[in-house]
Amino acid sequence: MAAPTRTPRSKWIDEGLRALAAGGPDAVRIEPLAQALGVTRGGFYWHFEDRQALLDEMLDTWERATTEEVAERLEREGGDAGAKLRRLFALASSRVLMTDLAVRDWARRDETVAERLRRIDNRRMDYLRSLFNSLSRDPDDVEARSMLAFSLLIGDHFIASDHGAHSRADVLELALQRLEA
Amino acid sequence: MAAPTRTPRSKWIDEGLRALAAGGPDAVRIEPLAQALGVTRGGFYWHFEDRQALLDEMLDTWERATTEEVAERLEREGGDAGAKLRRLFALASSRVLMTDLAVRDWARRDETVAERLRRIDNRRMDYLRSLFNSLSRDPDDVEARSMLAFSLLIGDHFIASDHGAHSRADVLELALQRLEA
DNA sequence: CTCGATCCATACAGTTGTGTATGGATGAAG
DNA sequence: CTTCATCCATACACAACTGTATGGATCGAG
Repeated sequence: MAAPTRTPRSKWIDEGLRALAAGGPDAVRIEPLAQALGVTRGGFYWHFEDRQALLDEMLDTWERATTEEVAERLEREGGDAGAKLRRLFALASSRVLMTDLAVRDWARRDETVAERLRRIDNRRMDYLRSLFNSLSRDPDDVEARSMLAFSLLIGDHFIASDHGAHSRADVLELALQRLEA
Repeated sequence: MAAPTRTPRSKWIDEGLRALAAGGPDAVRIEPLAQALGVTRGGFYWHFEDRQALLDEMLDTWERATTEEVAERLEREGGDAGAKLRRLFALASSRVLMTDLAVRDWARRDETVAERLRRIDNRRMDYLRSLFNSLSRDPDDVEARSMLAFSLLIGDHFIASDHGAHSRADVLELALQRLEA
């Protein structure tokens, strides 16, 4: 049919997500993206209607990646609830999470983003509830522990404090032990 | 000496903090700020060297407000650790916290902001440790509870999930009870 | 080899912001 | 009433980005 796709949609989306993770939604600009990809904006407007269209597709892509990938990766290796919980925290330094934090802040000022995030966070909480259900039979307790665990995951990356003699990893482990008990 | 100050530094800083809370650091632009204050940028560059100078002074102001004001307000009314903890969460809808969240995201991509936040978060954690010290004598346990409580405060505003039969306030109360036990 | 789909470069118009320079306007102090 | 510090408006130069229009370039299919 035609020439091979040198810079397909996926590349723009990928680079967009990288920019989002690094500098927030305002850092997703077409011109710098094109420069990073070694092209001009010429091709961008062939793929996308405008900047907003890219942002939308970025969120679509991220939504799929963050729900399917993560949940699968946690379940595949098995283990008990505690093992899975710790694996969840170990995944936390990947770019997926950096994007996650950026989207989380973005959602505070964009209602359509907030709605996406609500969908995803509900799935995440469901997963956490399923883990804590194996540790407790009191639904109130399960809800409290799930919220605390999720908060800890977020707090780990938004809280900048030191912990004296402890390392951050120590504190996380202590907190997790407290949530399992 | 001179004419009365119609738009003093403090007004620019105030409006800047409002913009920061609403749209992040990239939303702090001189031109819209001037428009919001009903003037042109003429006066701005009399008060400030440039945009960065405003951002710096905004952070100075916020740093003073968020440490002195909050801690004072929590201690003034007395009560036990649980009461103070709950008062801390009740304060959470104010603009001080909205600014706090914006700065928290900002710190992820600006090292000088990150350093400021570290100073402040250390004072916050110290305060939380002092509260939990009245509930537990194990330093590890105090550290874990403090981190969990701080995370919960952040998570409350960054997590978008629903909670079925429970309201968010319910879940927070359940979680707090779990941290006190 | 031709054709057509796919992708890119370039030029242009328009918007929004920064920072500088300069000339007032205003009102309290003297 | 003059003076002077304070504050603001305006104009300018410049930069970065968006979106549109248009003319290729490239390569597989036929």
